[in-house]
Amino acid sequence: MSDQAAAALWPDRPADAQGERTETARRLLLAAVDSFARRGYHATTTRDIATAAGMSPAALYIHYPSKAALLSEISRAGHQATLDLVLAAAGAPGGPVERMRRLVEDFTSWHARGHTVGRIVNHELHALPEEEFEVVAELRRQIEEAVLALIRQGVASGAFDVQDIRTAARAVTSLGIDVSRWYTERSSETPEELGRRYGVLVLRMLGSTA
Amino acid sequence: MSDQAAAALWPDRPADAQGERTETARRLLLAAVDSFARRGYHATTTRDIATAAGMSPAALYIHYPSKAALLSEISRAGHQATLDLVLAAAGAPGGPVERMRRLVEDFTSWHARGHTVGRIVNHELHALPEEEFEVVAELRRQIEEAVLALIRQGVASGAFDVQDIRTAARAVTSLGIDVSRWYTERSSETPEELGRRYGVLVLRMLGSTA
DNA sequence: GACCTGACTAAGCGCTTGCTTAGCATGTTG
DNA sequence: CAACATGCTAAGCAAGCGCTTAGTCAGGTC
Repeated sequence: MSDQAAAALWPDRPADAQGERTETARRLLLAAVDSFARRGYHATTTRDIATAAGMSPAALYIHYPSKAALLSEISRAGHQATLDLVLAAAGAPGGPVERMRRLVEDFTSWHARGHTVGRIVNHELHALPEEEFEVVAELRRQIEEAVLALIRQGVASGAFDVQDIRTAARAVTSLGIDVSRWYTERSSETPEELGRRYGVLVLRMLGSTA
Repeated sequence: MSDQAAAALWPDRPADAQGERTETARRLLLAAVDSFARRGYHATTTRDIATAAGMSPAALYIHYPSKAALLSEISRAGHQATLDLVLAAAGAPGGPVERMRRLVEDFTSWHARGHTVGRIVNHELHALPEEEFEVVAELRRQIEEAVLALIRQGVASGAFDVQDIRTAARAVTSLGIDVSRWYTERSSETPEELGRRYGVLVLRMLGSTA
């Protein structure tokens, strides 16, 4: 379960360099992910997190300056991983249709596999300290802009046919984001299978002629 | 602002019979909607709610037995209003295409106009007392089932063309629900206009030939 | 006038919260 | 060996929490 959270936060980093932190700090962070996702940030106590990581409450403060710092680190890494994935798909070789298909597949399966991190990333924004919120808001703007640009390219090349690009982009990201709200490990579809199906639906929605 | 919340909770009830409560109780409930939506249930204090309603903290307990009772009432009324709207659209006269278009338009515009109530309904489920959660979960099942049945009808009649009905239904409800996460009064589109655009996108997604 | 009722407030109780302090082992360095 | 750094715990502090208590006051009833 925390393996999935770790994969969502540090997609291609080896286990011994994740977030450049010690093993204990990582355990605390993954315990925080679990509890923030299950109960919400405000309903989670520092005692919950420390206990889940097998330590006393005070140990948390050796590795992180505050409860909010844990949220910030999760939110920042989660958003960065999402942006990386979006930029990789949008900038891949090939036409707009293939790139959009990959974008939706990767975006959706990321939100399914890492639904715990995804819930925090998308539903606990309001709990972030304002300074951190601004950083994260900028990452979100870049994600939206990448999707917008890809749709615009597709429309220009005749591959897509939509009347309102902005609404279409909203719908595409919205579909993927909301997966983190309802997906559970008990869902019948694998993240990859869900990604493929959503890819088909989105291409149709965009009026893809392919 | 609370007008919108009131409309989302008691869609066609006259102002003097909303929830069959006194004016003061209604003011407290709408203050709770505002704060729960803005800060989240756990971050909201009973003092916040009472102060926003222009009263002392103790006054809340004359009208409601607990903070959780406020959440329960909001969640229950919000889910019931959504189910009513879905059933009305799905059971209207006409073919599957027209009914689905109306369902998406109404479902989407409800989540836009009443995005405060919508946020609570969809993102504070975990804070509900277990007994109340079960009631609400049943309402959610009925909403999902109505959408599922309508898509099934459309596929049977040849109006729709989807490979996986369950995933399609998920996508339809998911698109509408997520509107409550990102929509604000400052959005450029009116709830109705957004509903119309989402209606077009969804019909395409379902492979509608009309 | 005496009494009751219903909506409200001032004050505060018991508890939990995020976080701090003081101290204790262990391993490393001179 | 002494001296120190590191990673942890036991205990607890100030603040804030949901909720209760005791009492005020206006309006109605006899």
